[in-house]
Amino acid sequence: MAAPEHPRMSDVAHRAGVSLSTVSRALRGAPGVSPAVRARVERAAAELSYVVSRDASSLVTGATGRVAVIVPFLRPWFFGAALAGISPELRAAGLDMLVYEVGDAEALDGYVQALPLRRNVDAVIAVSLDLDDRETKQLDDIGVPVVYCSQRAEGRPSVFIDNVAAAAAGTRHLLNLGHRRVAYVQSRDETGFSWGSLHRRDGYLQAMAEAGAEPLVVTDRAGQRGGAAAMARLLGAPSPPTAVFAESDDVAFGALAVLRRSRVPVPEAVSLLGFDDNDVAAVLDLTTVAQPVHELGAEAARLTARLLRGTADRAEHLRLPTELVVRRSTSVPRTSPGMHLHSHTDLRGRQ
Amino acid sequence: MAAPEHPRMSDVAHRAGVSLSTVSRALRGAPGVSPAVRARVERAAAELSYVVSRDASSLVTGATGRVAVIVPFLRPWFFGAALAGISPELRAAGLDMLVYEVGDAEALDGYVQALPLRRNVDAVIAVSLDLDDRETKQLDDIGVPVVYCSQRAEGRPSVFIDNVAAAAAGTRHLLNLGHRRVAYVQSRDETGFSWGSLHRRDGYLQAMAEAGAEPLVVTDRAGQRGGAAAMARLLGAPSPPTAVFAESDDVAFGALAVLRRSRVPVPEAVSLLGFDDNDVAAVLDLTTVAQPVHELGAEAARLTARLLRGTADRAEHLRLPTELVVRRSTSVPRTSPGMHLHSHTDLRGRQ
DNA sequence: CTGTTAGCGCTTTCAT
DNA sequence: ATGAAAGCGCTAACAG
Repeated sequence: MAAPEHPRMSDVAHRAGVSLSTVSRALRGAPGVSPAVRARVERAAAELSYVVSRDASSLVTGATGRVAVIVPFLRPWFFGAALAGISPELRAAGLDMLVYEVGDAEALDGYVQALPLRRNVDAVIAVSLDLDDRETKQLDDIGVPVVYCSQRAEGRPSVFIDNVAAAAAGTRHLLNLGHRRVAYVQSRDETGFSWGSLHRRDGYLQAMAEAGAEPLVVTDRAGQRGGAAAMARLLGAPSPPTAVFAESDDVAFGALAVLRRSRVPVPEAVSLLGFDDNDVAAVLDLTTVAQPVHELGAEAARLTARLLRGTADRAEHLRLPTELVVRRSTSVPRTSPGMHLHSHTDLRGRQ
Repeated sequence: MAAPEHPRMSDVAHRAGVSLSTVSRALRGAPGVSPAVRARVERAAAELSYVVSRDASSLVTGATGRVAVIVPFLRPWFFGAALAGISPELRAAGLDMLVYEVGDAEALDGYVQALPLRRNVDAVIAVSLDLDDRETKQLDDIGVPVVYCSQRAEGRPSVFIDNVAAAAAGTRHLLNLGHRRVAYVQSRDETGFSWGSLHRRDGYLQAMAEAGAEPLVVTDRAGQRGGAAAMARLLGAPSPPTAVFAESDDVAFGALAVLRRSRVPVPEAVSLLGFDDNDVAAVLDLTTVAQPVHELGAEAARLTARLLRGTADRAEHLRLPTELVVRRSTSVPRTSPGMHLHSHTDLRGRQ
C-alpha cells in the first residue's frame, strides 16, 4: 500500500531514451521534434500512464489552464443549464472549470475582496451575478479577464439577452390576443430588484404604452411564493386582469397554483405568461418567453477561450435571441373578441 | 496596459522586512512566528493585495487543494442539488471544486482512460456515475481517493440511500391505502438499467410479494417520454392498475401528462407515486419518495475532506434516510375501501 | 523565533 | 533536431 509514486517527466525521458526537454516538446506538440522520436516519447508516456502536472507547467508558463465560473447559487435550474453550456466549450479549449457558489450580493462582496482567484485562474466567467458598477470594478482587480454571462457589463466582454425587447414581445403577444388588462408581476428580494427584473418590466411598460393600455405592475417576493401572493392580490383587484405576465416561470407557477386553487380556468379566464422556459414550463404547458440559457453559457465560454488566445475584443458584446414559446396557458380573452383576431376562437378547446 | 505584475512572496517579505520563509509561515498560519511579525506580514500582504500562487505551493507540498467532481450531466435537477451540497463543504475545507461533465457511460470510459485528473486533484467525488466493477477499478488508478456520491461502491468511501427499502416503503404506502393492482414503471436507456432503477424495482417487488399482490412491471425509455409511453400501455392493459409507482418523478410527470390528457382523474381513478422529490414534484402536487440529494452531496464532500485529513476510513459508508412526501396524487382507490382504512375518504376533496 | 538553502516538476533559452 | 542548464514561486528542512 506504499504510495505508488506517479511517474515524472524524467521517467518518460529515461524510458524513451531522450532528454527532458524533448519529452516536454513532444508531449505538448511543440515543433522541433522528429516524428520518430515523438512517437517513441508518446509510447513511453502511455506505457507509464504518465500525466503532466499542471501545477509544474503553470509555474513556468504563468497560465493555469483553469477558469473560474462564479455563480450566486447552484441549485436553480438556470445555473445547471448555464454550466452545461459552459463545460464542454471550456473543455474543448483545454481548460478546466472551477465552480464557485458565492451566494447573495453580500457574500459576493466578501468573496471578491479576498481575490482568491488572483493568480489561480486564467479567466473568470461571472454568471448572472447582477453586479453594480462598483462590484464590476472590483472584479476587474482580479487581474484576469472576466466574462459576464447573462449580464451586460459596459466595456467588458459579456453575453446576454435583450430583456426589454423580450418582455415587450411577450406583452404584445398578450395584447394581440385581445387582452387589455394585462398585469405584470415583478419580484424583489431583500437586496432589491435584479437588473433582469427591471428591464423586463420596462419592456412590458413600453409595449403597454405603445398599445395605449393601462399598465398594472404588482411587486412581491421572488419565486413561487411571491407569484402566489401577487396573484392573490390581483384576484382581489377592482377589475382583475385577463392576462398576467410573470417576470419568470417560477413566479408564474406560484400564480398558477393560486389560479387553480381558486378554480379560475387558465387560459379561459386568465391567460398566464412566463419568462425563461425552464423545464417545468413544458410540463405545465406554460406559454413563456424562452431565453437560451445553455447557449448563453456556451457563448460565454467560447468568448473566454478566444480572449485567452488573444483573438477576441476586450469588450465584445454578444446579444442572444429570445423566443416566444406558445403553449396552452395563453389565449384570447373570454369575453371580448381579440383586437386583431376576428373570431373568439378558444385556442385550447373545451376544458 | 502593461501587465500589472502581481506581487510575489518576496515582495511581501521585502515590505515586511522579514525573510521569505517567515512570510510563508505567517501567511499559512504555521506555528513559530511571533504575533508581532505575523501581524506585520499580514499587513504587508494586504497592502499589496498579495495572494499566494497555489501552483507554486502545490508543487512543493504535493497537495493541489482541488477536488474534482465528476458528473454525467450538469443539466438535470439532481446535479445542481448535489453540487449545491458539495460546494460549501469543500470550501469550508479550503478546497476548490473542479467540475467535469463526462456524459454517458461510454464517454466516461474514455475520460477515465486518459486519467487527466491524475496528479492534478487531491480527490474526486463521483456523483451518480452508475459504474460497474471494472469502471470502479479504473477510477482507482487515478491515484487519489475517490468518493462515491449517490452510488454504493464496495470497499470504497460512498454516500447513498437505500433504494430497495425506499421503494418498498413507497409501495407499501400504496398497498396500505388499499391498492392491489400497483404497477411499477422502470426505465432503461441504450446503456441498460441504472443501479437505482434496479434496486427500486427490487424494493417494489419485495413489498408486493410481502403483501401477496401480483406485481406488474412496465419498462420504457427514461424521462417523461418513457413515463408517457409506459402509462399509455398501462391504460390499455387487461385490468389497468389503480396505482402507479414511477421510478422517478420525471417518469411520473410523463405518466401524469397522459393521465390528464385522457381525463383520468388523479388520484381518484389512479394514484401516482414518484421518486426523488424534485422541484417540480411540489408544483404538481406529486406524492413521492424524497431522497436528500443536497445532503448526499454535502456528506460526500465532508467525507472527502476527512479522507484528505486522514481522519476517515478508506471504505466508510454513509446511508442517508429517504422520506415519503405525501401530496395529492395518491389516495385510497376509488372503488374499494382501503385495506387498512375504514372509510372510503377522498383525501383530495371534490375536483 | 527567524533566516538560509535546497529543491518540487516542469518549460525555456541557449548551445550543440 | 536534441540536450544542458537556469529558473518559475513557493515550502521544508536545517541552522542559528
